[in-house]
Amino acid sequence: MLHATEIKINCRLLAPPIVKIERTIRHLMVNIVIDMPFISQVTLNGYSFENVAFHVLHERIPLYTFRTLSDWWDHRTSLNRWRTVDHYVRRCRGNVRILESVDFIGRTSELARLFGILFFSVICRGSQYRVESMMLRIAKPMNYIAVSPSIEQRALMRAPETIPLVMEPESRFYSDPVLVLDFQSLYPSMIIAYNYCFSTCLGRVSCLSEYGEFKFGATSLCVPPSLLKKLEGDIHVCPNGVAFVKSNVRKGILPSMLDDILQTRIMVKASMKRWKSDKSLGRMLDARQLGLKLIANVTFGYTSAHFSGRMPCVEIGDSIVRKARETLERAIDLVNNTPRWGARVVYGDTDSLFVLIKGATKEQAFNIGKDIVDTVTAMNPKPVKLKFEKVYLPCVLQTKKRYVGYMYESLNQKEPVFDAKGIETVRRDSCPAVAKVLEKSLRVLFETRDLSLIKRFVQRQCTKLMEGRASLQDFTFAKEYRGMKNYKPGACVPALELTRRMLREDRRSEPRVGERVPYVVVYGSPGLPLIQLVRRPHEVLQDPGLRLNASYYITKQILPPLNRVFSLIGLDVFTWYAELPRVVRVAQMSTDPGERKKGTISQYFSTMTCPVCQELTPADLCTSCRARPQLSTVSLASRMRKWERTHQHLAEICYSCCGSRDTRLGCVSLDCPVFYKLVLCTRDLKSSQHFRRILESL
DNA sequence: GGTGCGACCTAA
DNA sequence: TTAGTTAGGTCGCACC
Repeated sequence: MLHATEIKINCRLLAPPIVKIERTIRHLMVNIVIDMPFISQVTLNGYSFENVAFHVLHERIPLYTFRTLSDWWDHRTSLNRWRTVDHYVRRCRGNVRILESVDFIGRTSELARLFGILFFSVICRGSQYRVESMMLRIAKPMNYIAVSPSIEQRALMRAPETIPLVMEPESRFYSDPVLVLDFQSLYPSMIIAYNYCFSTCLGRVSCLSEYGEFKFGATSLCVPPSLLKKLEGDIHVCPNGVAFVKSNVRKGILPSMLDDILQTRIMVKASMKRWKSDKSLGRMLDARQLGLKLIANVTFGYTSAHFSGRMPCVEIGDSIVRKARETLERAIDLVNNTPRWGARVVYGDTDSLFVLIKGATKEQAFNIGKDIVDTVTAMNPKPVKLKFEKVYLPCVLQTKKRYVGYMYESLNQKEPVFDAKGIETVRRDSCPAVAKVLEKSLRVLFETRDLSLIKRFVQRQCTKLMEGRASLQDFTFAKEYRGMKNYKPGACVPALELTRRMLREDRRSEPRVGERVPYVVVYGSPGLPLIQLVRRPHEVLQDPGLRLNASYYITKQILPPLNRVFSLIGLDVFTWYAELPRVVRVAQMSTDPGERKKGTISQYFSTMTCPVCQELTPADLCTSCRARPQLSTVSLASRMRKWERTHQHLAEICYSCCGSRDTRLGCVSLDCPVFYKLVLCTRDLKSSQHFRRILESL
């Protein structure tokens, strides 16, 4: 008997979500949790093995319940034992293939080499460790000693004063081109250009006397005025009043490190071009340049990590932000005040500018953009560079950090690309249906400007949902579970509530911290708080009495994000919903299991609607349809045939994936759309029996 | 019905 | 026995 082993690897780069790599063979429980930054480049809605396998390997892998696996294993004949083994072997292989396909080993080794740290440290330690490794390598030969501030010194540190500039956008629909320009690695550029470093910081200038002499206020960093006098002319004072010596006096550690990093990155990118025929070398070089970019960007974070940091320095962090802010503001002023461009900055965030060029064509916009970029780059010290990012035509600026548009990256690009930031199409706290409806509506808006088309589309989707024809998968939320202890006492959130419920059934079923817990919202007695209406997807699939809460999804999920866009062009999408005829709720029941009669499918049909014409009727068939037996027979029979065909088709798909035609002991992967369709179709097939009885009675 | 707070996720 | 940062929007709930 083998002992249970647990290998837990937790590698965090930019706080990416967790990829859960599932359990392997029964007795040998190998449990690996890896945050893979290479996978999370694509943020997924869930990180189950099946979902990751689908997105990385582009193939569906079935999931069986432990019940099913045990039944196969323990079966007296042991005829199906191979299935259990096969299932686990497939998963083990899948895990390895996922690691291979994202080149996990190769990339991690490359990062290890680059930062000069151990392979395992790349995975299990954070970015501070990397910055330190690189920084100390440069500092050591120069005879520097790094001293982490004491607790007392930390307490004395003031909070940062400057915040990055985030302009309030002019929220509206823009049919003229909007340029998006941004400063390339702005914070690292600031460090290099102005020589910001621990080793060059002199301290804070409390005031500048009228004789042009610097006076220093009380600060942890301070130099005697006599020395300052000597250095006059060799000092740079950041607008926040912190002084640094210029690089001709002493070049800082951080600036030389970042300078090296950025230069090396340019070289690596150049050799990538040269060696693009060699694929494995290309992958290595790509990993290398990404690593360089990564380390450049977290260096700023290192200086201003005053909660968890080992060597924070507010003076440096604050100066970087302040100078960056000034740089951006200067660029904004220049753009607004240069008449030949006819341009206006309508939004900006930290290092980016959104420039409206009224009445310009796409070509003109590109040309003006190039001109702006060159001018701004020229007026700043090296290596500050404003880069032409893209042109939006058209676009919508909703609020700070939320916008969408059709994007052109180059002049010869014919087809625009849908590009959204911050809105629900890219957020994982709403369900896929919301994202889909919003994206489609925006696309129609951008392509046709025909509002009636959008209205019709939205209404159709609402109707579909109200009639219960929508796919459950599209209405599934998935939120991160943070662990029992990590919620505040009064917290009442779906992920926590569901976990509590699951734990009542099975004490071992607590999700892993960081795992995404899926749920849907169902109908219930009016007045119940939302949390009472939350169900796990498979509960809804198993219990025909539970129905998706169409009015919740429409009025609280789908319409508000749409309205935030369309109210900007003077539309009220809520009226679109109000105009719709209310669909009669066929099987609306209480959510309290005690109160609810277990309704069968046949009851559902016989008491509510005529299966042929959908009219309300107390009988099997309404009187008019009973009066036309041939028509009714054709209608019912053709529907039964359709269900059977669909079922067969779906079963065939499952067979190709699971290797078994028995859909009863089948896969239960909530990440597979075929599974949902199959459940619905099986339900339809059950009502076939009822149809048959009707047919016999005709 | 406004307001404050916690949870969650994203932009940069 | 280790941890990059802040700004910002939205939702649901409790409270007044």
